[in-house]
Amino acid sequence: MDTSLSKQYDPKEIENRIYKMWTEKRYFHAKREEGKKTYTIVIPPPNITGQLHMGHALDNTLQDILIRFKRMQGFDTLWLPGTDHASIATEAKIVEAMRKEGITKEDIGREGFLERAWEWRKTYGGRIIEQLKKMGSSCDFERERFTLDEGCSKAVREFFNRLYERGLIYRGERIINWCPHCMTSISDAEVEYKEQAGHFWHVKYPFADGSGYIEIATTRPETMLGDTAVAVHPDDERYKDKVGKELILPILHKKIPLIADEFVEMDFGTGAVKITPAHDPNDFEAGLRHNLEVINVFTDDAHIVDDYPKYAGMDLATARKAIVEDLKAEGALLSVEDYTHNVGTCYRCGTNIEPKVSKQWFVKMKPLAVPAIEAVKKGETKFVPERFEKIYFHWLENIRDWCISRQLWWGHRIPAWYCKDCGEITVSREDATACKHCGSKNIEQDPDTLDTWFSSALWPFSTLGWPDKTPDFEHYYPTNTLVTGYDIIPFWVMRMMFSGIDQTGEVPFNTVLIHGLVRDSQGRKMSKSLGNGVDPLEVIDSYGADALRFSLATGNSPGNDMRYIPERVEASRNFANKVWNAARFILMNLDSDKVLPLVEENFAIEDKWILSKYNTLVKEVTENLENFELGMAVQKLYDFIWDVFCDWYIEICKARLQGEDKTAADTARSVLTYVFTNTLALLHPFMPFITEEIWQNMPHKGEALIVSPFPVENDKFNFSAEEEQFTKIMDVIKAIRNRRSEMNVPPSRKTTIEIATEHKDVFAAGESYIKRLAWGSEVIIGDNFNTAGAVRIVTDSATVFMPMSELIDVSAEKERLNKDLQKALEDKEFFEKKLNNENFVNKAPKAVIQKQKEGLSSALKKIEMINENLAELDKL
RNA sequence: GGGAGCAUAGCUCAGCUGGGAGAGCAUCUGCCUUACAAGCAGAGGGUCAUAGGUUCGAGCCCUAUUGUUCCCACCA
Repeated sequence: MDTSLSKQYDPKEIENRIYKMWTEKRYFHAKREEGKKTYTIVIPPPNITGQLHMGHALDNTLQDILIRFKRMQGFDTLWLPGTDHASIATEAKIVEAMRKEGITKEDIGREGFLERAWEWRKTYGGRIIEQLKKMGSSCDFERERFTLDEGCSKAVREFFNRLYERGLIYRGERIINWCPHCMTSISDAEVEYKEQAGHFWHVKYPFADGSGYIEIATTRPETMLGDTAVAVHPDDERYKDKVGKELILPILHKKIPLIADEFVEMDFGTGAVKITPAHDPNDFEAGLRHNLEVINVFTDDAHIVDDYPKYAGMDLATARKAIVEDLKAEGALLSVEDYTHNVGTCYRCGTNIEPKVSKQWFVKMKPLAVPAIEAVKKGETKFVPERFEKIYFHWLENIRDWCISRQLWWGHRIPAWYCKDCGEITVSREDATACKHCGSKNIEQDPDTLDTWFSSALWPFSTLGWPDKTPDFEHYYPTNTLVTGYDIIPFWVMRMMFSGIDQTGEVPFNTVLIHGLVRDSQGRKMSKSLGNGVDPLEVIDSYGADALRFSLATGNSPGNDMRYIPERVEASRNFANKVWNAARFILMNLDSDKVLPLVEENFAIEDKWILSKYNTLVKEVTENLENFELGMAVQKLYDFIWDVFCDWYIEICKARLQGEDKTAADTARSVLTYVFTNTLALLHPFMPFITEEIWQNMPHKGEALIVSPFPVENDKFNFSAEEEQFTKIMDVIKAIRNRRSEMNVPPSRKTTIEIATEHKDVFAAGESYIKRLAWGSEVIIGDNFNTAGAVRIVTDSATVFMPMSELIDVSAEKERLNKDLQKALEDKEFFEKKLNNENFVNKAPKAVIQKQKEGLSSALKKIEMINENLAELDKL
């Protein structure tokens, strides 16, 4: 056999070669096989703003595990990859890059800017795809998509037009969130509220008739230029008789009314609030209710407008200072207190958001939200873990209309044309050449683009060819599992749900698998500003993609954040090496590359034991994977391969492999190979590279592991009796090792092992490896041993004597045995207490009772045997 | 103000429907036993945050408390 595998696993060359092989054989390609069940995942398209980070690595590892599992199970699998144009984020990056060159957007114009943007997309989009490949992702790259490509653009236009035709998209003047830095509107979901230290300015608003004043408190004195009223609660006794009177707005000295509105909190501040409809969402609503004038005070880049010559052109901070000074001078400022409050900031650039009244496009959300809520309530789409449904419901139940227009260039341009003659709007699927209403050719397209999430919302079906009824769409839609982080449920998951249900009549996916954030080793969010980000490619470079994937899948449960700990990747790398060396061992003991048949009548007890253990593993790993318990599956694989297969089974097989008996050696070879190659198959979704490489070197049937069947449970391997018997042998070996270690006997010092037992057949079967694993010079099974000067070890099934007269100390032996006796007596008491409890015996399940009974009889047996031995020692 | 998560070994975390508490790393003791020192064999280390409750039985279920993290919200 080829035993040329190197002593240590070296991922680099192997990963490249294996990935190339998979690609060339087109194993990732979804072939639309009729009659097969489909399993589809669409990738959450990474933004083309930069490169993949650890969060992407986790996201994609989970998806690849699922897709490989299903592919091996025989599903017609499609994992559709792609990238997102990320309009606002990408545009900001490009603008920033241009700023360094001393160029502005306006310098090069829309066309020139878009050229640059497409250039950017080519570079970074391509880089992301390369990174996905390095991770081992088995995406169907022949179906790669981009949110701004032709097909997605067509879908966007269709969606826009359909909603517009139904009156669900409208253009209107409303209060929106404005980012003065990005110079665009953003949606409610894109506002991040952050605590900021500020002040509360208490200001005097005198009544016009000279009858005193009302004290109001504000955190934003600069907005008072746009005040058009002061409001109090209608039930507020303090102001009841004053409502309707006029007040003098300080500084501007104009008259504004005192109105009553229920939104005012009586208990907060002075119970009176100034109303600035143009710059506060509440005030805007109140303004609508009371027919108040909307007075805009700020420019788009957050400076005071020219209408107020004294402050015109000032930025808001400067204006605030100036106005506070003027209030002071006027005697209108009553007091100032420190105040910490929540301020909305832009989720992209962190700039404070200015609520602003502006003409924008909106999606009417209520009619779309209702069916999306229903679908999850009915269980058509399930969240894993379930608790994230609450976030989903919360957003949809409290949703407001979605502002979808952005004052940006990079994105889907709004398919609306304004007629300069009749003033009407033409919305169209094709580029309009004439006004639909008057036929005039004097039309102009809306300069704005759509929210980037407007196209992401269609991703699960636009990528499959929708709105056309393409074969892919018919075949692979609806998709099965969406894997994503909890942070984008409101941005994305929710929007895919309502648009999918509305447009296709079906939920876009059945399961949403939610994972958490990958944090740094101290639990902090990885971020550029902290410089604590870890580059997945660097990790792959030093430890291998399998090690990274394994680490990300281990000890991670759905929905919970995890920390990136370098030592854990190292442990995973060590595990990969362990697997590698197990393979080397097996290969160097094979004498042919043919797959050896399993011959049951030749099985030794240890073969039945390992097959039985393996069979349980298959069952549990499969169940775990099906329930999205990937962390548990991976833990079981680790334990089985390392502790069960390598530390026990391989060691045990050595005797047979090196022995004279050809049949016994071949049986060992056949079982070693069978269990190992099938375990590789179980491990493959998690560690695809190393498992494929080893599998190719092992005797195998089929082309490649990636397309081999996932192992299934086999009833023939249920050897529970042998499992139990073998445990007796293991117990004896462990007990001997333990005792030798306690007495500091080095492995080089071998002793005779004499085993007195009722289970002579069982121990006789294990003679050869008991000798090997417990450092024996010979193993004798019998009844009558010369026990003088022997170390005694008692298990529940045997007493072991090891003649070591020079080491023996009768009183020390007694002490040890007494310690064991003590423990056994405690056990006995523990089990007896339970079994004597009538309630327990009546109410506990039979299996549990049985377990206690077995425990008790084992303890009793041990006590009996220890007592015998103590009695003998007394005779000496 | 509303909601959610977390609190388990020195550290980082598992623990799936309640049945004698686990892993990795770290620590200690022996070992180069020809697959692997990225290894082997052993050992120590936990009032499962606190207080009640339900149950024959609670790390797990219920209630309250403390600490911590996050999400949401129009108290200006």
